[in-house]
Amino acid sequence: MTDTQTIYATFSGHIAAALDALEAAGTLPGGLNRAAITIEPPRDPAHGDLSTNAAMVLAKPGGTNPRALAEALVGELVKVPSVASAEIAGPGFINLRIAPGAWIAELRAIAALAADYGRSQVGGGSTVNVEYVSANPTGPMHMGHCRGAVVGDALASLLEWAGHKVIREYYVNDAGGQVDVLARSVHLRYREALGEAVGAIPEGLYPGDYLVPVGQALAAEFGDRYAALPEADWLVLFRTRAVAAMLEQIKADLALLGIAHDLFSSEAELQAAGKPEEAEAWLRAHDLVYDGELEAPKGKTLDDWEPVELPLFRSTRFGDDQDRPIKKSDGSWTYFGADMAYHYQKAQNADALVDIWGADHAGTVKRIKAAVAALTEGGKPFEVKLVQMVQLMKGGAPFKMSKRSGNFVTLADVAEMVGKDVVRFTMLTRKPEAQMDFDFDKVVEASKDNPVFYVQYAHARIRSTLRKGAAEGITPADTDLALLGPEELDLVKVAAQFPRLVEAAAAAREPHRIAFYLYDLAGAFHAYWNLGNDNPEKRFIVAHDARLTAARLYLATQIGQIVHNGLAILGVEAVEEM
RNA sequence: GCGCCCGUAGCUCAGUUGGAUAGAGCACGAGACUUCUAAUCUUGAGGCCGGUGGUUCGAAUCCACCCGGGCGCACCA
Repeated sequence: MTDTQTIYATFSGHIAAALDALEAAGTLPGGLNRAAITIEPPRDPAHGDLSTNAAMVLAKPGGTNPRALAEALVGELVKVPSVASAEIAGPGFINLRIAPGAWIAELRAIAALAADYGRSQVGGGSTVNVEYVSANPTGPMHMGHCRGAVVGDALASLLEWAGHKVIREYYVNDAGGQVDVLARSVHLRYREALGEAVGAIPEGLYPGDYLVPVGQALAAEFGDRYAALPEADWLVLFRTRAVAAMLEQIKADLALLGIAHDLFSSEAELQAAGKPEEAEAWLRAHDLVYDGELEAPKGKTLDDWEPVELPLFRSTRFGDDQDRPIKKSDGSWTYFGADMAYHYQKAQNADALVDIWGADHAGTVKRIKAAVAALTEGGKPFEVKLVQMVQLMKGGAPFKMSKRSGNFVTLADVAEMVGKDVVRFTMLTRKPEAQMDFDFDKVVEASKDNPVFYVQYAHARIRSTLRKGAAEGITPADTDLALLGPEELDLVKVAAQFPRLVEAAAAAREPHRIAFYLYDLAGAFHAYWNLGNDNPEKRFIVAHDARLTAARLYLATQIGQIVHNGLAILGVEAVEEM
């Protein structure tokens, strides 16, 4: 797509050229920092198509005043053929109006690039590892996992659109105490499957019914061989089988939302391969790990607190509140100790790392960022995006989820009840760092108020119109695009923002911007559509004018293409009819 | 006590990384369906952008301190 430049990129070039001309003429000193210059559509369309703050940004360092510089700049910009007018406004904004031909050209660019319109090269092909979900493999996915899963998946797609290679990774915590609990829980279900009356599930074990089939499968495979043996004889086997079964379940759950990871990394394998030891050795050699005493936890009183000497990582050197243990007193790795090595491993296979975490892990962000900074010697960009909690509501009252009780709302239930597209879009029409309520009854009952239908409806209307046009023998054509008027070009102007929006959203790692943009685009489309309700001459299909109809259908095709592309980033289906 | 996130219309939320007169949806008022799909559109009303100072041409946005809500503060995961 090298020769098909979007209109914003083109004009950014025009302004740079105009500034170069002023420097050459001596109006402006050379070498000024142009990084703060923006070129964007003004909020108020009455101000024109494009607006730049160049004069205001450069006036002070250039030793002049904004108005004077703006006038000089305007003198250069009016020389550009596609500039219809250039005006100075307010404190020194330059507002540009773009000739219709340039917008028509943009419309053709959409058609030419089609499903690739909006893709960008800003990522430069660099590899970004996005780690998301990473829920403990001890049960099915529940609603608490949903938001991070959707946001991570959409972010991964967005980064691909922005020109990155993306690794979608899931970290499997199959090495801690919780998977031993899982193994014991499954052993109980195994004995149950063999006919033993196990009664109520004891406190401290996972009570969920989802473990029943796992126990049954083990009973079918091994008979009563492990029923009466001590734990040491079956723990590893049962743990392995149980984790594998849970992972299978998790993958199936995620598939319901259209989510598939490229890579599942096992914590147990990482430890078996000695990766934490390697990291520790390197850190000790650099005086970043030492043996010391952990401070007592603050803000709560622990009766059984006893200071012990542990290997500590110097995270305080990187802004953390205290140094963090990488091993427990029994010699095994802490979660952090293994996680550190895991991130180091990821950093070796990617140019940048992004983790999507639930907000309940916010307290550990500093230490892991510190560890990555230390182990990569600051060489790898690494950010942790925190996704705030979803308060699940039912009939206006909070609905508590607890994995231990087994009484939780599963992701599969929700996906089945409200549908993948609604779940995904709903999770993405909110910035992730804000808390959100997900009211079951509301989303199910009032689903037609959901923005996702509004956007999908726009696409369905377009497809329907194209079908009707085809039935009447008229297909979209670009032969008479000059027939498109101001209202049609307004639609193109909204559509033309898509590429810069993809770049901005990717740079900010904020896929929700795409969702809000699509809502705006759909709104502009629906508004245009309704012109045709009042005036048949404004419809896409105008019975007596085949040339105009062909041009408008061409426009409709491209608008539909962008809705399709945007929804593709979000993993939501662009439906043909509703 | 400390750390992180949030606070914008009655409600749910955007706000293009510091731009011009702060925007949508829902709800409320008034209108448009023998339709290219009304799951839509047009229009009215609704604001101390939590508060106070600061930074500058310019602040909802950045900084400091308060107020309020959420999450977290174990060798857990």
